Amino acid sequence: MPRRRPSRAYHHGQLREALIEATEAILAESGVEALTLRAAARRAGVSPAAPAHHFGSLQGLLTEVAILGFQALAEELAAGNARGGDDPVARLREQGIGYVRFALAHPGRFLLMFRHERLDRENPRLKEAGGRAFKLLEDAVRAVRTLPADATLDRSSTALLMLAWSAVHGFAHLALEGQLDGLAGRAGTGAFVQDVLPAMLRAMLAGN
Amino acid sequence: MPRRRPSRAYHHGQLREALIEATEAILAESGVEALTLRAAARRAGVSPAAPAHHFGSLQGLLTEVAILGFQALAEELAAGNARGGDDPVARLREQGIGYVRFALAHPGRFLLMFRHERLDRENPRLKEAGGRAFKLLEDAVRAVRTLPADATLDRSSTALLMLAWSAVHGFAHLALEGQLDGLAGRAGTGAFVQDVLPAMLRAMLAGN
DNA sequence: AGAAGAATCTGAACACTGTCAAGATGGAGT
DNA sequence: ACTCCATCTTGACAGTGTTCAGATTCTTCT
Repeated sequence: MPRRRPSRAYHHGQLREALIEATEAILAESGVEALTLRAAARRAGVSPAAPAHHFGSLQGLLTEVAILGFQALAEELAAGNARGGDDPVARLREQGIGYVRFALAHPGRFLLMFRHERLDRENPRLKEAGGRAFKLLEDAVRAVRTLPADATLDRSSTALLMLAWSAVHGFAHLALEGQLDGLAGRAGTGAFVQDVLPAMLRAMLAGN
Repeated sequence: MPRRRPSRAYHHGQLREALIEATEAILAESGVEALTLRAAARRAGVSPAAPAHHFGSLQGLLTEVAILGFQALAEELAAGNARGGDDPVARLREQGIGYVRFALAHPGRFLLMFRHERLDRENPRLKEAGGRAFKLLEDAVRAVRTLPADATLDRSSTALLMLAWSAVHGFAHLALEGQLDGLAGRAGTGAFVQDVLPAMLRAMLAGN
C-alpha cells in the first residue's frame, strides 16, 4: 500500500480524474458491491472527505463512472454497426453482439449502469450519454424497417426495438447474475454465450 | 414506534417468520437498498443480533426472501400456462406475460432475486426454487417444439428458450430500472408495457 | 416435580460506511 | 505583497454487519 508522498499532499491537481480511475479499478477488480467512497479515496491517496468537493456524494462519483460506461457502450454499438456493413439486419444483429460483448467484458461497469438507485438519474450528462447509445439502436431499427431517419417509431417498430434491446439486455443480465451457469454446463458460460447468442439473435430477427 | 411489550420479550416464538415478513415489508415499501439486518430486527421488535441465530447473516435472511420470490414466480408462470390453454405457443406467451407481471407487481422482490451478490447462491433450497421456475419455461419450450417431456434441448430449442427468457427478463429489468420512462412518455411505463409487451412477444414467437 | 441442557435472545463492542462542518493549505490574480 | 478561493484534511456523528459473552426461557429427562 503506497502511502502518498508526505510533501505535496495538498492539491493533488487531478483528483477528479484520479478518483474516477480508482473507482473503475475497484469496479473491475471487486464489483459493484465493493464501491465505496472511502475505498476510492484510499486508492487515490486522499482523505475520505476529499471526493465530496468534486462529486458531492458517492452517487455523484458513480454517476460519472456510469457516464463513461454509456460512452463505451455506444462505441461498442458503433463497432457492431461497422461489422454489419450495408445490411440493416446484420447491423442490428452485430449491435446486439456488441451489447453482450460489452456487458461480459465489463461486468461491474454494466451492472452499475443499470442500478438506478446508485446513480443520479437526473444528471443531464448521464441522460445524454444514455440517449446517445439508445439512438444507435433506434436508428438501426429504423433502417431495418426502412423508415426515414427522423421518423417516430410505429407500434410494430417499437415492438422490434424493445424485443432487440430486451433480449440482449436480459441475456447479458442473466449471464452476469450467474443464472446461465446451470445451462452452460462444463463448457462454461463464455462458451455457452458464444454458441447460443448468435442462434438466438437469428431466431429473433427471422421475421424481419 | 410501538416498543415491544416489556414482558415476554424473550422467546418471540416465531421470530424466523416475523423477520422474513418484516424484510418483505421493507422490500415492498422501500426497495432493495433499504434492506438492512437492523431495520428488519427493529421492525420485528428484536435486538440487532437476533437474526444471526436464525439466518447466520443478512445474506441468509435475504436468501429466504428470494426463495419465496422464486416460488411466487413459479406460481405466476403456472397461472400463465393455465391462461394459455391447449396452445403451446399461447402457453409460452402467457408465461412471458406472467413473468413481466410478477416483476412489475413486486419490483423489490424481483430485483433481489437476481442480485447474486446479496444472496447465498449455494443454498440448496434457493437452487431448487429457481430450478422449479426454470423447468416451467423449459417444458413450455419443449411443448412448442413438440419434444418429449424429458428430452434435452437441441441448440435451436435452447436458442428459443434463451430468447424467451432473455426478452421478458430484459424487458422487466429495463422497466424496473427506469430505462423505459423516456419511451413511455406521458402515458407512463405501465401503459407502455401493456401496449408493447404483447406485440413484442408476438413478434418473438412469429416463426414458431 | 425438579434439574439439566438446549434453544433463543440481549447488550456491548468492533471495524466499517457516507456525510458534514471547521479549519489548514497552496495557487492565481491583482 | 496581499487577498481570495478552490482544494484538501481533521474530526465527528449516526448508521451498518457481525461477533461474543451472558441472560432468559423452553424442553426434556429422571
